[in-house]
Amino acid sequence: MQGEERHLLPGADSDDDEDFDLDNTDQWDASDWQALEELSTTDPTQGLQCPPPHAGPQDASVTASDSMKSRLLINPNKAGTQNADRAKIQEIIYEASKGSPFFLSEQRKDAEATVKIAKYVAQAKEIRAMDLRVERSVVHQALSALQREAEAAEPRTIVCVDMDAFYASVEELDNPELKSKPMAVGGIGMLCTANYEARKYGVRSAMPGYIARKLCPQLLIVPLHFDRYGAISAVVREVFAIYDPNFSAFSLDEGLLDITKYLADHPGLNAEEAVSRLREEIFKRTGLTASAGIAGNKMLAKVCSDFNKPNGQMFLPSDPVKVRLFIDVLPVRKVPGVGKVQERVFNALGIESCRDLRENLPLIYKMFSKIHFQFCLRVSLGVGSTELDSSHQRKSVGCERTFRALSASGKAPSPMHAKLKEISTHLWDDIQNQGVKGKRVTLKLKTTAFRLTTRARTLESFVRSEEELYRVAESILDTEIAANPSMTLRLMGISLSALSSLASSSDPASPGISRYLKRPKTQPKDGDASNDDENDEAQAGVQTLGTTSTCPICGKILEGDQRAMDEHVGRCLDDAESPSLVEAASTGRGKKKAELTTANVGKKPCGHITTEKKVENGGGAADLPNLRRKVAAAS
Amino acid sequence: MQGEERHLLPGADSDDDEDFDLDNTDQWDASDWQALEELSTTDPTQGLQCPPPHAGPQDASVTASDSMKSRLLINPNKAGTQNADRAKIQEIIYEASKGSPFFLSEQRKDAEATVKIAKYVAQAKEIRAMDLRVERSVVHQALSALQREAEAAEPRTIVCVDMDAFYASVEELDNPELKSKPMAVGGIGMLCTANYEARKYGVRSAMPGYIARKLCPQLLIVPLHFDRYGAISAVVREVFAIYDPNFSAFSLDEGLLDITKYLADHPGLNAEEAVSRLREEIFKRTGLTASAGIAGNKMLAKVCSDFNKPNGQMFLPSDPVKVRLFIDVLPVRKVPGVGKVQERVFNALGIESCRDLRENLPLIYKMFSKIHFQFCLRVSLGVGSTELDSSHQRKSVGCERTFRALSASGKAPSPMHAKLKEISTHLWDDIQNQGVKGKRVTLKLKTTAFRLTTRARTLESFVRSEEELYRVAESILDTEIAANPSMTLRLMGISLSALSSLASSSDPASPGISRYLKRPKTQPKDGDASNDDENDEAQAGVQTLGTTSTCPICGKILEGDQRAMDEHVGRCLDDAESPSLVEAASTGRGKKKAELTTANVGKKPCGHITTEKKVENGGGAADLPNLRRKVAAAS
DNA sequence: AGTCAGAAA
DNA sequence: TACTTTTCTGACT
DNA sequence: CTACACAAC
DNA sequence: TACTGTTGTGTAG
Ligand SMILES: Nc1ncnc2c1ncn2[C@H]1C[C@H](O)[C@@H](COP(=O)(O)OP(=O)(O)OP(=O)(O)O)O1
Ligand SMILES: Nc1ncnc2c1ncn2[C@H]1C[C@H](O)[C@@H](COP(=O)(O)OP(=O)(O)OP(=O)(O)O)O1
Ligand SMILES: [Mg+2]
Ligand SMILES: [Mg+2]
Ligand SMILES: [Mg+2]
Ligand SMILES: [Mg+2]
Repeated sequence: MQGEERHLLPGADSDDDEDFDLDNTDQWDASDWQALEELSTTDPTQGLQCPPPHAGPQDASVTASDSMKSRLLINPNKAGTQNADRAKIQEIIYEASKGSPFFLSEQRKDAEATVKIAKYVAQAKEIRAMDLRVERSVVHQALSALQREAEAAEPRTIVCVDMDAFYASVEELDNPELKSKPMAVGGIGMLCTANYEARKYGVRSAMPGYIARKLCPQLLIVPLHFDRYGAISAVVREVFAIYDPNFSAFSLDEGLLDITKYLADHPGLNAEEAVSRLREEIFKRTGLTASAGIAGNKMLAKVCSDFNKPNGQMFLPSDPVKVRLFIDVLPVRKVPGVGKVQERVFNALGIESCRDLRENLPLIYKMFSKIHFQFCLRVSLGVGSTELDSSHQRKSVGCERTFRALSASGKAPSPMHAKLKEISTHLWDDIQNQGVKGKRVTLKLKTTAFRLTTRARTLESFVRSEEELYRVAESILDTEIAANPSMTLRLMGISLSALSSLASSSDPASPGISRYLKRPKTQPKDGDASNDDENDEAQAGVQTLGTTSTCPICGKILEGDQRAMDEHVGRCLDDAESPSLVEAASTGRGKKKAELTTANVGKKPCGHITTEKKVENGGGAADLPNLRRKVAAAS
Repeated sequence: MQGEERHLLPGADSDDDEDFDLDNTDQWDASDWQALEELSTTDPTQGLQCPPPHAGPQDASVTASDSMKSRLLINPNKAGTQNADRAKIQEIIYEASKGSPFFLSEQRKDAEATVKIAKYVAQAKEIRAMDLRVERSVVHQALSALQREAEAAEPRTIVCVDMDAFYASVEELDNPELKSKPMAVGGIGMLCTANYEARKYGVRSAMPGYIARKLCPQLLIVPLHFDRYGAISAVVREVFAIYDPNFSAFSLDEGLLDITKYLADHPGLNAEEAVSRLREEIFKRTGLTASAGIAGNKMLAKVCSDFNKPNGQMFLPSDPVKVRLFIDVLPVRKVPGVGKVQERVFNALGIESCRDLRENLPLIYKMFSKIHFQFCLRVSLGVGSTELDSSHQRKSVGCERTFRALSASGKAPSPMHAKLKEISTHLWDDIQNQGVKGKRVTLKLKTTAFRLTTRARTLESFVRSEEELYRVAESILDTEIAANPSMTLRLMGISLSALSSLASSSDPASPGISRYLKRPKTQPKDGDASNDDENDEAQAGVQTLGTTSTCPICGKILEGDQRAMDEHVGRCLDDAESPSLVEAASTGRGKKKAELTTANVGKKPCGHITTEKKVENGGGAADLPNLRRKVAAAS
């Protein structure tokens, strides 16, 4: 078995220059994505690519094992390998995984997705056969309105800076011998990232170390050093702050900056030069390289930051024509928020590029949710938010651990309970350090078959102690054990949410009849509209918009009687916007469910887009386990 | 105390003719609602009225005791008394109720409503100060589209027939001595209805008997005889079936018929004559009088059926002008679905009539939910559904009992548990008779302070036995007792839902991790799109609409390229409809919450409209306790 | 899904 | 002595 | 609210 | 031997 392992040789032995050099700088100019990425590649160690564009709708012709292979190759849009190698890599991973509980679990998910996607396809076929002129018209108007809106907004220069192979580069810094060798950071069970040398072999983030070793037997696996990453990240952020004191830290190795003001303050400097210097400054201070994307909004900047990785940057001017050319050939999977599942759904519908997206907007309008449609609308025009909100409230703190299979033996003093207690203790530590309070305790379980469950309990008051935290979690666990005594687990996790700042004004509901019996509040009070208790938000509910006398659509000043105004606004409305879709006007309270669910593939949908996550500017980041504990990947 | 009771004398001793006579027949023709109802009254025993139209927004000037009085007068839109008497009646009721736990409870609700309504008013003020031209335009277009749609639909003649003082009339039938005396049906604790003689004194449905006696000391209170009402209802329905074999039974004493076909089949007959004969036939067969409304849709027919009650009928021709005149002066409270709370909300917003409703549609659009807006849209145009679906699936079966205060004493063998067991036994009987199966058990509790709670538990399988039913209910009860040991109850109820026919194809979710571990289904299956399991509904999700080549808005036949069509449809769209509001196009999956909740008066809204309830055609009805048990009102 | 208010006969 | 019973919808969480 | 799938680093 | 940990969003019940 082991002796038979095939592994890939890197295509060419390229030299890694240790010195910082402003290579890989590019500006957008041309036609096809694939071709473009290859063109813009000036360093042979690179080779960004994406799945080859297909001719038409996929997934009908995709076999089960095909989709499994691409499912197992978790990060298909990441950098590192030539297309020719992909098949070989996939094959190796597939063979190495085949038969494992993980594989079986993936296979099951895949099968479910396949069924649901088939339904989507069938429904899309029917919808496409329908008369979609109304939908096309609505879409047309929504597009115009959005475009107008986007053009009206003052242009900003947004930069996304992302460190190259961050953890790996930090490890190389601390142990330069690693530099020239294929190396990954993490454990034999799971890698967090790999240096570019290793990526040539197909080694990727979120790949188990032992699989990576099949692809690259020489691979060095270095354990994690969170404190180092945090320390270096802090240095990098100092540099960010020079260019935009209000920058938004997206993760330890990534920042979003609005350098509009910086550029205005430094007249002789253009965006590309500024960002080059920024990256150079990072290199000077840390010895690490970063890549960057420069564009008119966050989404485009983010996509661009990947374009000339590593140690490169890309500038996409805000010129609508260039944006359009860029977006048109951009594979949907590159768009942040479109993951592997949603990519499959889109592909099955014949949607590969963002142009396809735009051309299929009427279909999307009918098949998916409003939010989904609006997402696609914006993406297909290359429109995105430029807001970098520094403030952000954390919504949850959690801790979870994977361990060797445990079954529910006996009652309280079992290994499982001991493990839960460990987790609880650790989490409580984090809670203390974060200084948060929360009312909802969620227990997460993963069976040895990789089935995930969560069970939550919302308390009437904030969790006060580690003991209470554990007691609640244990109680939930015991309930689950009672419901399934034969259950064997590979992971448990506890998370605390309904946090103080969020749950403060209006308490999260808690069960029990008691609260209905003893109600201190609400004595007669007559017609007094004073906001005595709770819900200050209600006050802010009505935005006191300035009562302008201009048409809210075309901006012209309006005069005359209502009749005339109605005429004008109506006409404007026609070619400007479909109000409920572009949110000019808005419904009051929420609508529960669509009355006519056109697309329905079962109780749960298959795939959806995920809009931008609000991120914390300061403290903890997604990729930094709380308290920098040596949690390490499963070793 | 008792000696001091004031009571009202009837305004005039009118003769109740025992013979059937087609008096009280009227056709709509004129201006103001109040005036009209008085005009159309030909029988002195009548006096339908509604609250006098106010000049402007109410509720700001309404005192707490004012709103309490009207709250206590539960059925203010029902027939029986002159306006002059109202104040006296209210006063008596108020005095009789004052200080009771019930009164206190109503007072609390009233206070809460007052606060919330004040917020609505404040928000309405802000919204009205805003620039609403866009909203007005949207509303305008929605109105046109709806009107067009309504005019395009083939006209139908819908009749609503409702028996006069039904239970009371049946009792009079069985005991003619009662006829000339003020009499009510029910118990001293609660009356179900009263004859018209009693109504002169202010006695109403849903009024406690002992309060009714304060209004009318001579009042005779007759116990309920459900089997009689059911038997007579069956006879009445036979008559309905003659005129429309597909009629929809709304309750024991009420039916909705579509006599379009009947009229076509009987050329010499007009609608009014036909309905007269129908009512005469009912009288011949039962000896009871009925009233009827004839109009172009269910909503209007229902309103009309009340217009010339008792023993009268009213015809509202489908002529849009006449409909408009009728609707314009119709108080919103008359509209089925607008209850006393929503009336208060509307009134506070300055909305009294349906015309006010129409004129405030932009406000309603911004303040309330989409469904609420659409409801108002339709009502304000007098548009309504004409569908009489014979089929209907029951969604729940329940049983509840009020009793003398019980507190949670000790454990299992307590009086409370005994009472619950009784209820469970009774309910199980009903379940058996109805032949239904259900998975969700809901326990309902009412404290002696009239606070309502429900606690539900959804099981993994259908409830199999009375024992199981009780076990579940008891378990829920015990949980609640544990949470509040000092709780004292005045009512308990059990209800079973998630019924077989509804829950069959896709099982209601049930807790426990077990079901995630053992999943028999979903083996690979490759790309096979066959609908092996569940969700046949998904198949029906896409309606295969005929691919017509006509403009879906103006109906014109469209030719030429997409460009031209887009132009045309866009223009049509402008003055035809706001698509997402009139549902021409529709979003796929539901939208969770409005992104901008303009109107928000707290966690819970205050009041909302309630759209037409789907009713059962055959078996049990809302006003007939299951199995015709002598449940009787609290005696 | 569960809870509560509102609605109707 | 002392304010129902049954069913269903809408909105929130 | 609860549960789960999806997404990102 | 044997596929992570943390956070947040979208959808449905
Ligand atoms: N799936 C994951 N699980 C845990 N940690 C991760 C995961 N993916 C990434 N990380 C950590 C390690 C990475 O070095 C760091 C930054 O991620 P990311 O920027 O996406 O990749 P990278 O910096 O390693 O390579 P590059 O940016 O050059 O593609 O976050
Ligand atoms: N609140 C109630 N609780 C219990 N039963 C009721 C209630 N209201 C009405 N019923 C029963 C008794 C009624 O006779 C029967 C039909 O109701 P409904 O048609 O509204 O009134 P009614 O037939 O008694 O008088 P009328 O129709 O002449 O106004 O339903
Ligand atoms: Mg990076
Ligand atoms: Mg990153
Ligand atoms: Mg009646
Ligand atoms: Mg009735």
